[in-house]
Amino acid sequence: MARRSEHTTEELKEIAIRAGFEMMDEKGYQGFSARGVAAKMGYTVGTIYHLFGDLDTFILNVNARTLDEWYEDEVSRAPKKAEQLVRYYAHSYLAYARAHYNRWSALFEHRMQDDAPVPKWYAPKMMRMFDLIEGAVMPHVGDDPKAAARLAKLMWASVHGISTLSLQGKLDQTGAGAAERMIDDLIALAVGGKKVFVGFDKR
Amino acid sequence: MARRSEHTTEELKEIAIRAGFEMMDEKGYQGFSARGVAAKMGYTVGTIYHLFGDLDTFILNVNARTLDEWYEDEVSRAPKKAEQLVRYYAHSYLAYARAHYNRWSALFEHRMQDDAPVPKWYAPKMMRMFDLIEGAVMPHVGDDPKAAARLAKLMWASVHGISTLSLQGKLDQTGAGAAERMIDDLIALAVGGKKVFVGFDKR
DNA sequence: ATTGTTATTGAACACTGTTGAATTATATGG
DNA sequence: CCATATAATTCAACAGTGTTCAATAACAAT
Repeated sequence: MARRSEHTTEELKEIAIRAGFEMMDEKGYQGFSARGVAAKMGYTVGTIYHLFGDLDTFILNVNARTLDEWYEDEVSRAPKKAEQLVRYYAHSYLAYARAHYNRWSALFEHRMQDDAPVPKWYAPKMMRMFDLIEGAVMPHVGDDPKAAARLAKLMWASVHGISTLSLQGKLDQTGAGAAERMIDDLIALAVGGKKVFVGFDKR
Repeated sequence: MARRSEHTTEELKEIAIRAGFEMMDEKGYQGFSARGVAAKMGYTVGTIYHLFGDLDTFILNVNARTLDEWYEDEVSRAPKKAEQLVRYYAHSYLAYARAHYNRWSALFEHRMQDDAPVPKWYAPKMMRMFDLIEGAVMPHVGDDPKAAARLAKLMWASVHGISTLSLQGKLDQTGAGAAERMIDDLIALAVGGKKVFVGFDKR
């Protein structure tokens, strides 16, 4: 068969990404397959390859959708008060990872085949998250931009590690809210300004 | 064909794990396959299923080998001086991940199918790493065991996050040693006892 | 020797990703 | 208005994957 011309190429890409996004949400990265997505949108595998060239590119587009949705979420719900921003972003990261585990973890489970480099349009979608945290951290480092960039990445990476290991059950933590408490500890250390763990209070 | 009886079952398991370990090192988690390992050891796929029941169990055994090797490595090379222990373990984590990226990342890329729980013999091999750090951290928290456990996990998770994102190139960091500097910053915050990022020195 | 046990294989099944040739609907040009 | 070119879509095929299981053959026990 051939051209249905029910949709333009751009519309089809959108449909494919949408279907892929939903499938990622439902089945997770492991259950994600080109044939599955194609079936979901009422087409065949070949169409996806025709639209995106290769599977890596398609998955990157699906993950980019997640990053866009996530970024939008962070920005729109950020509080106005500057003092609470750091705490908000840190906990918001964990909250999003928890609430949308499948599509969040897909961001980090995906690997380019043959260790091919990530295309240039994708990387910024990950990196711009730093800008948010940089801004939030700024008042805590005496408005030093270099210090802010450095601390922002440190906090981002640390929160990421806490979230990853915690949600994978690799932290041997008991009770709900353990990961949240770890993040609070981190914030206290990085930005709290007082010694937290020497003679610390048993909360 | 049938029983060659060149090796006992235990010997065969050892051979399989060894072959799997090497294959993981060479090809990475993505390039790891049951047939590949079987071929490498001069047998067929069925033998691996006969030995381990299912592929998850086999991979866990291979990863357990990594954890054993890693743990041994950490313990044997740890310095005597207590003051340097925290710094040693933190940097040692990153160093191992860098030097043996394939088998290290396999520890975290592997997911149980159907989200089946990890068998009870496996989890401790991951958890005992905490004990090392707990001990190293202890003098820094006034010998409070609860505080030590809490800080140890925080540092472990944070260093894990730094290593993961850094080695995956998701941190937008320029220049060699950037990840190492992040770890130094973390140590300074957690255990250094002074404010690091307010008026911090541009090293 | 005969029987039983079990290690090992091989073939089959249902899936992957990936490629390319065959179709056919539409756009273009005469 | 018909002929031709373009390109969207499908289908079939290939080489892999994990997984299961009957058939085989080597050994142990009686």
